[in-house]
Amino acid sequence: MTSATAPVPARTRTRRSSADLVAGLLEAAAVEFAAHGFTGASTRRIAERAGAHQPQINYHFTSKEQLWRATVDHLFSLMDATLAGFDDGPSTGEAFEAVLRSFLVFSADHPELDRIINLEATAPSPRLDWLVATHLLPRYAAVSAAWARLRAAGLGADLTAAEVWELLTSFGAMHFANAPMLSRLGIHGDSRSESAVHTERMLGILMATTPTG
Amino acid sequence: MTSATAPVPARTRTRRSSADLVAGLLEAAAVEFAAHGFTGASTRRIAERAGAHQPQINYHFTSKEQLWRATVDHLFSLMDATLAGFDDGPSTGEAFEAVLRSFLVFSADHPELDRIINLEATAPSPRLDWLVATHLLPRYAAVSAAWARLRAAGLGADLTAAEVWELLTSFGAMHFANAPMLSRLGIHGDSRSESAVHTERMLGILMATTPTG
DNA sequence: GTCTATACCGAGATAGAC
DNA sequence: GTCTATCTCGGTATAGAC
Repeated sequence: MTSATAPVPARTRTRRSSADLVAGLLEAAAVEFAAHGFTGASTRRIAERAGAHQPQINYHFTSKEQLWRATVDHLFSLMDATLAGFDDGPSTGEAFEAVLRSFLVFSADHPELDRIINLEATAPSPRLDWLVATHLLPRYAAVSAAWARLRAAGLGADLTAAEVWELLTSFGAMHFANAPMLSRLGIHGDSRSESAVHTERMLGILMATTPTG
Repeated sequence: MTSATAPVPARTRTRRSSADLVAGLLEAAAVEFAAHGFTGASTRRIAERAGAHQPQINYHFTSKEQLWRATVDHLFSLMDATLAGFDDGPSTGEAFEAVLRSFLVFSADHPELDRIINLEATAPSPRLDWLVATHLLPRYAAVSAAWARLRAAGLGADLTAAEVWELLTSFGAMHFANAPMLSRLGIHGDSRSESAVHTERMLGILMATTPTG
């Protein structure tokens, strides 16, 4: 038997720099929040996934809610890095298509962001208010403006900006976000070529070019 | 005065028949599960919304998981009542369109079902396995068969059955399921005419008829 | 057969050791 | 400044009264 004092705490965790720990927690939080939603996810599991103890989350992020916001901010900044140049406003059809492709590639590589957004989308909450005001409205405005320019140039399908936005976020991105369900339906199997087919189909609908495939 | 034995429990609840109570619990559960997901919803809140006490749920449904399944079964049976005749397999374009319209009207009237499905769609779980096997796969098979007949008759857009399914459930139904988010984006305001516009746009994409609007 | 009182567990947050 | 030990609360499930 070991000493009678206490059950040895499972503390094999190596001491890391604060920045590394925070990065690890953000990554773990993205996975857990995307899988179970804000209320469904537990900070204990997030900490465990990151190889940390639960109270370290409260120390580094103050509260579960702040951790959630930091996670969303982080994922959006990753997306912005991928979509660099979009704010300039692509006015040619090809430039617009290139941005859409980048968005869908990002959604395929990081399905967590769309999952987190969709999990919050069904019910009013302070988080939804913050998400819309901070991240979604500015981006929706940018898409609307770009779409208006494109249409003015005689390009794109006969759809409103709202319809384009909904098609992109629901049909476009959900294909990746809902992969667990779709794969059980036999609809897709994560292959890279399958993603490309889906992306081109999405572009076909938006740009009203009939795909040859 | 009642007896002096105990602090009177807040038991203003009128005694109801078992069937009424079960129906009330199912309705309350649909709202709560749709808003917060399985883990996020609490049986306390569900019971409270139905004017019952929490342990009554365990009595009538055994467990939270069983309550969830009963709720999904109930919503699907409501949908089947609306879509009566679909299994017969509509082969004409007009019959197919009529079924699609019914589906979208149901989704607008009962957004809870699509919300519950989407909240489960992002992560593997016993519930997702059950949902797909019990409810989604048979319906997907029916849609696939109907779509194949339609395409064989030279009707419908150049889309696979999987794409039709995804368009219907994501773009089509999500418009209603994600109303809290969309309304904050200024995209829609629940009006009946707005729903009709969305429905016709969905049909336009699927049936490749260019809407005049 | 049905409901109330309550047990028990896991959640997030804090206090205080280091 | 950072982490561990611990508190409190709200979660679901059960035991036993009616």
